Amino acid sequence: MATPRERYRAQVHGEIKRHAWEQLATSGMSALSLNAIAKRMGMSGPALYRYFASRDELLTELIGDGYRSLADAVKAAFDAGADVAGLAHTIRAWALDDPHRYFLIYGTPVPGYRAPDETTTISGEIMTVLIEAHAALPPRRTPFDTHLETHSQWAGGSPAPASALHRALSFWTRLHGVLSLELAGHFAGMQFDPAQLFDQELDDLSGA
Amino acid sequence: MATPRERYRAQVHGEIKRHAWEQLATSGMSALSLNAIAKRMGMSGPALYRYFASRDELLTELIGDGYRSLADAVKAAFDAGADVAGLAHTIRAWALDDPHRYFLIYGTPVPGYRAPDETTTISGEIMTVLIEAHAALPPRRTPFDTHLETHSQWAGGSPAPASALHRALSFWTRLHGVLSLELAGHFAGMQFDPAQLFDQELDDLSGA
DNA sequence: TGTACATCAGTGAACGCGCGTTCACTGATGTAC
DNA sequence: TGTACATCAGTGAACGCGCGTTCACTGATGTAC
Repeated sequence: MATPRERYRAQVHGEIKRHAWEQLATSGMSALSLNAIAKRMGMSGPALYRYFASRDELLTELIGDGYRSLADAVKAAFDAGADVAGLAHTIRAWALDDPHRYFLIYGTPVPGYRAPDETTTISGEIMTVLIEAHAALPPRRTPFDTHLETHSQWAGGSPAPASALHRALSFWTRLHGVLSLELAGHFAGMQFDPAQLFDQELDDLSGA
Repeated sequence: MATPRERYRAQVHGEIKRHAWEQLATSGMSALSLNAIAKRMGMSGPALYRYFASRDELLTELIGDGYRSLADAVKAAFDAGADVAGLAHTIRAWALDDPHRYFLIYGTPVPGYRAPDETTTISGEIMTVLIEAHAALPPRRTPFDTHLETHSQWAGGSPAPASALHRALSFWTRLHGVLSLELAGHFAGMQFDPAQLFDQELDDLSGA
């Protein structure tokens, strides 16, 4: 199907991204530079413009890939029968596997950067799985459940009750609460094991 | 006490910082530039070196001020008799008041940037207040409580039981879970009120 | 009060740097007859 | 199979830019006698 030229293009395209991730990890998103990547690859700077129209296009693609990778991991785990705790551990493992990728998605927003629609879509896919995973749990009817009953159009008319949406949201926020502080190093100096706090937060979630 | 020259210095010093915060808000931390600040102030770039030895020193001072401001707000609320929910609302208000200041502290860590000891100290001050605020609550003895009993040297030999430490940590992480997602815009498109999710997370915390 | 001197805030020129991006080009690879 | 042509990946020079930072300086402010 693919001509040799197409295969070559795809390969270089991928190699540029691999170097981009590497640079992201060592210097952060704002230091992502086409020239620096080209130099590392032994190419001239302008050569990369055969593959990406601009620095921003590369960055957008990286963010998209990051999102895609998370959504795929979550879906795969769910399809393999993972329960809520299983999904949580999948997400935590995904984040620990490459903290910079995590921060690319959930870190400080870049001023002026506008996320393409694709990422919103993928974000929705993830949310859908989370809601499905929580749909089976018994309803609670907290004040927030009540609030959600009239503010859940975003769930795309999911048949899940408001309390499932609520649990999915809490799952999501608690997860990121521990993860973001952990990955940003705010537990440094404290001796406890973040994984145990993470698990405890999950337990509290199902128990409450 | 202060000579006119000292007063003048202090004033310009402050004005530089005010412009720095402004620039931080519009362009993000990585775009913080001494030259740009100088231009806005109608001064030449090198003039700022009379006030800050380097760009990094300015950034460090801004981060320190941010931390200090949060710690002061938390302490003031606690001293004024605020309970756990009161502290939470103080922190949320502080974050919403200036999201960039929030992200400067709790956002994506800058690769290569090493936080000065001062910030660790202030971070400890905040934690101490949180623990005190949770000390009165009844013990629970969850698995994580047990884990904390042998991993709580960081609490500085606080007389509070492990379950108080646990609650303080959960308080902290849940708070940031909602706040960071909210401020980064990840609730965009969802119709619910983040404040209500925030409050619900707090309620679950005391109830669990 | 006046004069001599010290302090020091701010200037302008200059340094080397790396960035994103454009452009006209070379030369290898692929295609059509 | 060989030749003519088209495609297109990559180069090197150049653009304008803004950055952090240094340096020797000017000129105003403050101090000591």
